[in-house]
Amino acid sequence: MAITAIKGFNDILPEESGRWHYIEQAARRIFELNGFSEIRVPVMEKTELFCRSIGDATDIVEKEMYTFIDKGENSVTLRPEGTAGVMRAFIEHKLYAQDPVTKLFYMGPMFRYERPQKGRYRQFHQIGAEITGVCDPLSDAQVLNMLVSFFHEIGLDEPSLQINSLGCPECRPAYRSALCLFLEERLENLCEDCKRRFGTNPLRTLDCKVPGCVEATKGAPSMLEHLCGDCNQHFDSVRHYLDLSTTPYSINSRMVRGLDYYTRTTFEVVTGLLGSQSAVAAGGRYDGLISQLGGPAIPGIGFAIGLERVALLLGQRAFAKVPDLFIATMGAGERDTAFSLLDGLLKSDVRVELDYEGKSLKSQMRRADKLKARFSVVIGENEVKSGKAFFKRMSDGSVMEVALMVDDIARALQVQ
RNA sequence: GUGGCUAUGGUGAAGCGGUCAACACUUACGACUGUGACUCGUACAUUCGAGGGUUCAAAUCCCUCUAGCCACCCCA
Repeated sequence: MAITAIKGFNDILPEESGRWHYIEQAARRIFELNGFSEIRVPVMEKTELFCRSIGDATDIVEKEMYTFIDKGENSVTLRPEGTAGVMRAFIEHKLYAQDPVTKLFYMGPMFRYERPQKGRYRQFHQIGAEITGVCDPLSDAQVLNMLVSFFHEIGLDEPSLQINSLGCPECRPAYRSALCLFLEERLENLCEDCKRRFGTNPLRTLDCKVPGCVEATKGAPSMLEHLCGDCNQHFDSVRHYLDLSTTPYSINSRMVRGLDYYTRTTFEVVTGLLGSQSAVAAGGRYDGLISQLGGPAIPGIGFAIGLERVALLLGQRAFAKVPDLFIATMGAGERDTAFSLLDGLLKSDVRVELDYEGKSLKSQMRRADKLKARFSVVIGENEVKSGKAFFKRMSDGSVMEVALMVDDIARALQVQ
């Protein structure tokens, strides 16, 4: 039996990679426009980093991490998300000392041991962005606008933005007890999962899809009504700025996040087109994270985009690059000329293809067609002798005579 | 971790106990001796996810395993 890839680890084949480049380039363009710089951090970190940031009791840390002991007896973990590593680097290199505001983005593979399904894999890719050093709601709004711009840039209008506020360590505990009080009275009406959630993560009962639970939690207290003065003002202000920039959004007071470090503003970009994987991007504010990791008390906000899910939404659009010119040769005698042209044209940024195996002219022309070359040219004894050749535009079959000189050819192809 | 479904060539698929395992696309070569697309011809699975079993006979029936997909949980 041939060796296959690990479950949930996928190959991105040449036919798909064009779509990935398209997404990545759009993100780079939009993020750099907003003043973000790329940071590249390792795919593996000390296990403790994730326990302390994401939270020991979360599902991610409890059962989804690729954790193992390396040969030096250290517990290491393949990163399940990007923010923790970026903040570790931020603290370790004291980036906050160079500039009070830091805007970073990253892209790369993340790893979570889950059962694969549509839009969910064990190795998956995220593009994320983080602003640290600002707690002004204006930065929340800029981050949200940037995220929406990204989706606009790649031509996706369907996914929509939902926002919420999770409050802060001041007001969340009070809300949590209020919610628990409410749920306790209706515990009998909740599904088995929600009864369990009541003990582990009561907020989760709010986005349960079981009809009985939806019914039972109607009228449950909302976090938004329990925000403290500062949090309330912050959230109002975020909405104010979003309204100013006419970014469409809706408020989802039942939205819950799976990572412990989130505070105040949280958000998701959701789609109805990916089955149960509705979130294509998500994030939030994490004002306590940096100090929790041993850094100074600096606030932050960021998001991550799920690349596989975005790629799925983009569908089968063709992103492949096509050759400008296909050079066909009559026989071995012309291969020197063809190769020199290939070499010269490539150095002039013209995308050229030629036949490598001395096949029949018929085969070569078929290949030119299949590769969707814009132009083709046949080089035989006559052309080598005269120094001129007929260049054929493949779309309509029209031909033009051009000297077999790199500059002349490059110019002729550009004019079209 | 739990459930459901599916496994036939590079791809999409017919076949439902008995001749060389349809067909379409792809690929290769040719009809057309210096020009693609359309057309036509030829070739391409000793083999039906793997391993056992039933039978004179298995891709077709039974068992085990493995993989994939989808859903739950959770998440990007």
